[in-house]
Amino acid sequence: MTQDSTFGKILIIDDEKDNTEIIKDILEDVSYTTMLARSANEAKAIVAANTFDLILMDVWMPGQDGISLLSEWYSEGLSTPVVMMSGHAEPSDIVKAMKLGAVDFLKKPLHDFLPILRNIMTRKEPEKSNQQVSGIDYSLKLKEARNIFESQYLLHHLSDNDNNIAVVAEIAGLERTTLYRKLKDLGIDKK
Amino acid sequence: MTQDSTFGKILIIDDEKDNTEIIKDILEDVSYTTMLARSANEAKAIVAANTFDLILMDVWMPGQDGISLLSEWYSEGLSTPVVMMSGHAEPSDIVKAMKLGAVDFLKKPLHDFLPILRNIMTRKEPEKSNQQVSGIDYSLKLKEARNIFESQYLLHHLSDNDNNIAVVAEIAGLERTTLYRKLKDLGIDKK
DNA sequence: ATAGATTGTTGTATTTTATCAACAACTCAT
DNA sequence: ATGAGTTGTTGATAAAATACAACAATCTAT
Repeated sequence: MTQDSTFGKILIIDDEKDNTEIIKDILEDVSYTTMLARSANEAKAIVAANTFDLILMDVWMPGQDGISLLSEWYSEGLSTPVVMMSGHAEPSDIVKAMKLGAVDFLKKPLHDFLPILRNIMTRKEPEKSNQQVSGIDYSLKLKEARNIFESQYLLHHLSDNDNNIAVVAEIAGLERTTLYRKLKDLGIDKK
Repeated sequence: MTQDSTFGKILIIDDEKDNTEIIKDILEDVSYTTMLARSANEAKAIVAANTFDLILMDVWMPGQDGISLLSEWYSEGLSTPVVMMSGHAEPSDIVKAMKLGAVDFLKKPLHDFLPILRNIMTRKEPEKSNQQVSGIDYSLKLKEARNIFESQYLLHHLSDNDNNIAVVAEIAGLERTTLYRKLKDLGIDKK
């Protein structure tokens, strides 16, 4: 984003050649650097070796689908904004993608997507730094307040994931069995 | 939710009579209490005079649309979960609704919506009663989110106590020198 | 200037948290 | 019924956090 004359580096993930070529051309015409991936596996390898300012990803692809990859990336702590796209998305897919952390969802074929992407990449920075935790009980000692915080963090993820310990442990970045102990220590009855 | 034999009170906001009657019948068959509103204005009046466990609202209505009302309600601090519905929603509408705080988005005509609503109303409760901390960035791993939490906790006490380490350590229940290390680890420059 | 108090850094011991590993108990598909 | 997979518990060990202790550096009142 700071090099020569490009405004950002974008990864386009989609198996439809026509669609990706059009998007690629449009973006490169206005000086964005783009890379293409045709599958989730290809995308993973590229993201492991590169840093992008934005990822534009199709929902339906051969092999692993986009929503699943989105979940995987964000649970691994990926910070790159991801925009999902699809030609025939059900509301439930869109809701799911948004809940998983997608920053937007575009309908294919894409129209007027440039300002949207530009806006995301422009504001990406301030939005992140505004994240504030509120409602902290400052009358408590750090450890007590921290326990409340952790309880809520974990309860949130439990309720979002059908109380699935293995999944929540993955999301939280904890070893599975640690989560069992933690829930017990925090007095959280998984049910 | 605590009266006679109903499981919850639901407000249905939609101008399509057929649609609302069907939903109403289904919900009441399983002992939910429902009320209907045909417009945003009617809904506002009803919500001002009643408490609901869930609001089911159409996007397109005569007068003010559902998304706009959603925005208005949540910016006013409404805590009732709102589920949006629409027969012809664009992804952009769904994204907008989710970003404004809708808890889900259903496609009309509604199919199998009962478990979805039930799930929302079921998990709403534990979350509500524990609500003390908010604004947690759930996309982060526990450790990262915790660091943000602790930073805020400590910064708050530092600014309330003239950056006095000894005092803040006492308040936080930490050993004084531990606080020096912690501030350094959290990247907090005492000044 | 000086003594005493406070602030800040660091080594080490202790405690707490988390991982790794193993296995029992349970669930589910066949 | 059975095997595979998942869930839940627990011991041992590693890693991280915190307390205890010491001392240098700085500040403040006299």
